[in-house]
Amino acid sequence: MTVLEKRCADAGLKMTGQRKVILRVLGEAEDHPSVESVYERARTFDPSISMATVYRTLNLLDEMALVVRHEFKENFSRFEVNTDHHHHLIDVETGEVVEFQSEEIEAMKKEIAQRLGYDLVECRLELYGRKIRKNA
Amino acid sequence: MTVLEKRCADAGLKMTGQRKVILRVLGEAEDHPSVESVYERARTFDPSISMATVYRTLNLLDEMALVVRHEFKENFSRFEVNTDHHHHLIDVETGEVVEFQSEEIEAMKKEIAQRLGYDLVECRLELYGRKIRKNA
DNA sequence: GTAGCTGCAAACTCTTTGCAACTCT
DNA sequence: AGAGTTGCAAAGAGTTTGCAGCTAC
Repeated sequence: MTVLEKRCADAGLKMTGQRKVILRVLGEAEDHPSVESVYERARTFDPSISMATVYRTLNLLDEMALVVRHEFKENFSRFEVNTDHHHHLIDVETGEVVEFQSEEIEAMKKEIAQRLGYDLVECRLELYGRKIRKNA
Repeated sequence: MTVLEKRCADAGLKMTGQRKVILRVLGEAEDHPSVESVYERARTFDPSISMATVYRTLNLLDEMALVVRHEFKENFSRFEVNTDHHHHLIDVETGEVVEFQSEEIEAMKKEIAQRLGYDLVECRLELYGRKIRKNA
């Protein structure tokens, strides 16, 4: 039983074949797959799995905070396993996603919220950039 | 002719009655109206205006960068006239939107993109918070 | 006069959901 | 056994678009 499976079992979820497959896909993903991508990858393990199940499962995992949902400037969601807190830089040309962290920004976010009279609950920070090419 | 109307005319857009109304609604808005809100407000000036026109116009203005489109954690877009660059804090309880600016964050954004090998093209920074209530 | 704009309704995309059958525990 | 889960197909929400008629320039 994988770590993700254990966390689901502990939460009282039934460990069906479909869920195992979806968890495996998420665990193995090195990118930030869309629902469509999770669906396609899951189908290579179990071709009978349905889109509805993928949606339902991802929503469940999102509510459990086992997974993080991203809605970049695209008209669909992407997901990744919830590990360390980080932000994303999206390559506007290729769609490639780079992760980064910054203690300074974390501190600044909290401070700004506080200054405005709010407790920071969550946040979204996305940079959109174009790769710098060095001319030799 | 208002400033917004002039900018549209300069861009070669025909200044139709519908566009005047929509520009007026946007210019007078003190919030970040959704398409639905723009539509409703526009209808108080011209009840014959259609949703399709509101969508088409907002998309046009967005492309012209006369307006800024926001997609907060909601399943629809909000718009505001493009003036000074700023970010938003959204009250998770009321949906109220507070604007803020931070030179430090601007600098940090650019620096982070640069460090990752990218030129910063655009960015999204949204804080989601809960209002702090002081106990007397 | 005509390129561009409009309203209408239909189409589209992503996502959710009702239902009957099935399956973990 | 029974609650939870699934696949299917239909429905939903927000947004876009084809088309015929209209209008600013």
